[in-house]
Amino acid sequence: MSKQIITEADYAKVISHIDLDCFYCQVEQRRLGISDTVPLCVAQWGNLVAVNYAARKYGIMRNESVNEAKLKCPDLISVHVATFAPGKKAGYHLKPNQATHKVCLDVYRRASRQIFSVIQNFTTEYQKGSIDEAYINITQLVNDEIDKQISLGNIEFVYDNQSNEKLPVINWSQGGIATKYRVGSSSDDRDFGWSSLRSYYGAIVTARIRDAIFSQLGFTCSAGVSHSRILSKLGSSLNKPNKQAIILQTDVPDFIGSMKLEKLRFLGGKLGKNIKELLGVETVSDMQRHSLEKLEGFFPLKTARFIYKSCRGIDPDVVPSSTKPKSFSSVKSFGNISKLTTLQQVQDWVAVLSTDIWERLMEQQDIDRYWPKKLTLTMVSSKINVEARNCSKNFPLHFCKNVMESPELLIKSASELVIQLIYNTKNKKSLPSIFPVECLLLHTTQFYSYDINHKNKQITNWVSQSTLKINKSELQNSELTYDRTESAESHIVSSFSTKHYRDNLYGSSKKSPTSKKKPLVTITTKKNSTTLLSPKKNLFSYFDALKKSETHDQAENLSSEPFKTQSDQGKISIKPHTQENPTTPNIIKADPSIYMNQSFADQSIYNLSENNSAISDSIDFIQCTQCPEKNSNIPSKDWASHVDYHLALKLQEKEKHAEKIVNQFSNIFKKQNADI
DNA sequence: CATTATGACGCT
DNA sequence: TAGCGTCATA
Repeated sequence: MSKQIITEADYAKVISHIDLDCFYCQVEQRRLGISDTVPLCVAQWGNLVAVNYAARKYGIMRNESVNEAKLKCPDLISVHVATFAPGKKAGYHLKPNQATHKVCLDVYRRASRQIFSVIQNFTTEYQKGSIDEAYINITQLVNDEIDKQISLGNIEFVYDNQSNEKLPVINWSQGGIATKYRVGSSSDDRDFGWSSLRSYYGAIVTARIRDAIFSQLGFTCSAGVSHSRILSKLGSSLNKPNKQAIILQTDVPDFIGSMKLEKLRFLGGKLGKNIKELLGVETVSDMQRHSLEKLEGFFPLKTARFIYKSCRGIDPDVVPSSTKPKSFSSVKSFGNISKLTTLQQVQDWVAVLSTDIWERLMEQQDIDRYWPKKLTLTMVSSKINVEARNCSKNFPLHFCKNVMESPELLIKSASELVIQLIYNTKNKKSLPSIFPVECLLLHTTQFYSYDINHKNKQITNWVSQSTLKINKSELQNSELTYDRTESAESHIVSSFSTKHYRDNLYGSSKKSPTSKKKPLVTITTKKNSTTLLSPKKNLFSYFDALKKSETHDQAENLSSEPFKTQSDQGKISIKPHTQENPTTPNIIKADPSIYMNQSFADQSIYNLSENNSAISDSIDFIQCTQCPEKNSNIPSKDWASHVDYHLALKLQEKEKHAEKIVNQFSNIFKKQNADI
């Protein structure tokens, strides 16, 4: 049993784990032109989310508060992440206020894309570990390299009496810095065997990839090379920053044996804790003493195998190669000071989140044409209030012309979701108050491709005939424009200084796409020339509009603002640029309220009445004035300020009706339970 | 250990 | 499938 679960093939792979060094910091350093040697950190509200290595020397760590950090190092440069601000362009604002601003991580996402794009030039077999991490299956690259070196006669062989085979000889010192860091002291400089040879060239290939990332984008990273994701991941953190590590098959037992169990990937959480408690183990080698059969007595089969293999440094699965994001989400949590107390505030913020996601979705269309089918809203509400309430609702997000034209439809969908969440709770007969709202999360998932060349009724309805006739190669070229057209150097520059179209997210996103009335007819092709297409609206027009407008519009914003941020931190004194009054905590002066007041709320986007009566009912609730909950702490004047009383009365009736139904259901449930 | 903003995936 | 939970990283 135990023998067949692990095979030679498990060791035949070569996997790199590449991890950027304090990623957010690096991005900010490059953006601001600050040297790596200057202590710098990236802050989000009061806390540090990234600390560079110069700052770590002062003992500054992630999660520390900015103030604490500055005590340790007065010269520390603290950069706050970019934010969306009411009525302003998204960017590096002076004094971002958690009550009114929203974090914007675009800059890092774009840098991340560039990094993955560099990796993709080596192989498509990589997996995104996170925004700054990649698992790369370099087996093929390594084998190719080995073949090449053999054919060049660069690899020496010796005859091994034990196995009756010719084995390759590895001279580790010949590989230079790339092959320098091996874990374990046992390894000699002279080594034999295919597994070691693969590791050797694995290290060389990995170093090439890292070099490419650095030379093309200026980012340093660390890496681990081994035959599994588990081991490579462990290796990449061994020699940070800007170095790599090799874990040879022969060194694996020693290497992970002494490790605490929770160091292993996926065992750092509850599972790891459970294992430790159930089996009374601490280290990985403790775990290795337990047979698979024993583990299966404690855990589900799959989990048991997973644990068994993990403790031996083996991946249960192959590295999937997927590059496209599978979901987009936008979150806003309101800390302790700015929890939301009115429906209007919730709707305003939901509009912000929607617009954020919409913009990112649109940006993504430039790279991959795919669109989510589902929109999920999650509200987190106070724990002191009734039972902790974290509930979510889904919504079908139809791909259609309108939803691409402006964020309005998305906003509207999301705001309907708010209403559903608040009023259509299914399993509670009396509706607990959702207020105050601590956190809002909007999530899009279930992407499907809408490749123009593929038949899809909705798409073909929308895209004009002439657009459909675009020749295929042109389309494919245009797909690549985002990451491939420009030389790497100009690329990073454009990314940081000009690619910033998300102006006035709060204020004018509504007009930016639609008010540009002139029909845009160009798509950018690979060679940076433009090709004329049908004058009708097509998929790409929107982006061309953006690309054109951003160049002169944005340059001043992203390139100059950051330095103000810097000065804000007390480094250089520059006059405090006229700041929007940090708006009062609870009132969002955000313009998305435009959306809310436009009363597009009373039109139904989708024809839902046929197949989803619950939703269509809820649409009526949108302008509800009165919170039906008894324990609601919503000031009634807040409600009264923007409601229609007539509708409210009607809605109250519906509310009661709905409650009845819920009660009926719960009675049925009770009966059923009684029967059982 | 926390916080906040993300993302992937698994279970039922 | 909807909805929730787990694990991860900056």
